Amino acid sequence: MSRVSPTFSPLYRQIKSLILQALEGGEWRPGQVIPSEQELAVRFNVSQGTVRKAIDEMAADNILVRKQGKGTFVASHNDPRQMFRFLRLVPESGDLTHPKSVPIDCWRAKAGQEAARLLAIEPGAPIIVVRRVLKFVQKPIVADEIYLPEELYSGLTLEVLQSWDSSLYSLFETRYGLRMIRAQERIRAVAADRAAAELLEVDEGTPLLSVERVTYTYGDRPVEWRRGVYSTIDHFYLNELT
Amino acid sequence: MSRVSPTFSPLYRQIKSLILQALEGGEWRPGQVIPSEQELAVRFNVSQGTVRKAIDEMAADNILVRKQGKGTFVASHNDPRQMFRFLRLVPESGDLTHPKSVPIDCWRAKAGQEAARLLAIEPGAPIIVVRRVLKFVQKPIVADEIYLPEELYSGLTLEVLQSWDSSLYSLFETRYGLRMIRAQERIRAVAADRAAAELLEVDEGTPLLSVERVTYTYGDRPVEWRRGVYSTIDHFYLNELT
DNA sequence: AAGTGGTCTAGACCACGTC
DNA sequence: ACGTGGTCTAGACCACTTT
Repeated sequence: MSRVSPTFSPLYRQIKSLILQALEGGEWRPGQVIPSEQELAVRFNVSQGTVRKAIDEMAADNILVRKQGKGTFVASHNDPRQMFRFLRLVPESGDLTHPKSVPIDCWRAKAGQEAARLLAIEPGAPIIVVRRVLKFVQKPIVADEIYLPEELYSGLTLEVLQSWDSSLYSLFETRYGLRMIRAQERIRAVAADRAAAELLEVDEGTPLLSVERVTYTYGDRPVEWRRGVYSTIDHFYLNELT
Repeated sequence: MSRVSPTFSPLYRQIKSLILQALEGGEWRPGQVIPSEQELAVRFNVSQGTVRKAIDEMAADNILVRKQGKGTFVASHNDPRQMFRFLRLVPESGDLTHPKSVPIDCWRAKAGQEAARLLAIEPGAPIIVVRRVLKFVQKPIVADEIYLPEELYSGLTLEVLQSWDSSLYSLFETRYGLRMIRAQERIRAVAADRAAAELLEVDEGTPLLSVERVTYTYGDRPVEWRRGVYSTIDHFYLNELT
């Protein structure tokens, strides 16, 4: 009879939105504790169980991290466990050494059609392009180009990149306050062209994985596009299907 | 002082195990409703909220599917939404037509070292090998070989495969009662050999995705190993990183 | 001992689907 | 009208960490 709620949204989702807003507004920074469930319940005037359910979802989204006895923390790419969350490449040998990002070049450009579409900016808008190589135990395994909206990364230079000794996302988070929440990859097989072959030290024509990634921050806003090639001679791309 | 529980397991997980046992025992079959939360609460002598939490996890694991107002159902590969849950290949054109599995051959063999290791059976144990092609709109895009422990799939023949007009997992579920819960894929780039080139109608040497998959049922028991090559000329492998 | 998240309960009420 | 899952509350107690 009376259609009460064509757009019904449960309380805990509204609380989730409020917490998300506070995060976007920088009220609590990555790595820090947020207030206890009880405090948030008082603040938002709901029961502790409702806050709990909101936080449950955000923990499932990898936005928050619960630690029993200590509190709930804002997820950070500086955390070793989160650091290579988006890298699915695994050595055949199974050794778990962290890869090292080696920046090669960094320049300003204008967004082309594809970059504009994927980054949801205007064609011709200023972007920053980074070219780099990822090395596992000295060996170059990945060669990418990374496209960033200049507006969000102003001041990023090759020097900045070279002076940073950890993952790129940890740099982006620390210096630009950007939190990467999720990403989408499109994978194809391609033959190494001359440039890729040189960078990865393989023969021209070697089959490589072509990986395109768009990375999103809060509210599904795209903030990074990268495309690269992966050498799968000594490594493979591992994917869990659930 | 008194270390009460070095292996503490909350009640709802114990309930989860009990429900899992009932599923493995075939008490409720894929596609069917299971008893209501209230009934299960009475049966296991816990509160409805505790059953709820157990079912929450199993729904997150894609083992059960909740339907508000109707009940909770055992997930089934006959369900159109689950049917191609493990297939990540998407046409560039974006059209969503279902692929068609075309079996080519099916024979008995003995497990080699690799098959035995991945399927957790004895080397030399009887297995069934299926060779098939996946077609999208008539075009062959995937060529696979599928390795199955004979014990679990006895009676599987080419005729059976050919007379089945849906996904393989839906056949395996319907005919052998096997429920695929999760899978793990290892992806590499390779050059098409003669056989692959013929099956996929591409030139020899064309870069292809090599995809190896091990699929697990309840209790992380491996029940299928497949390896195949994907043509990524008109399609790509889509992966969500979360 | 005090504070945090984690579990468990019981009861009320809402939204959805079926009869 | 009834039964199902979905939400929300309030309170008790457990497990883990810090003081």
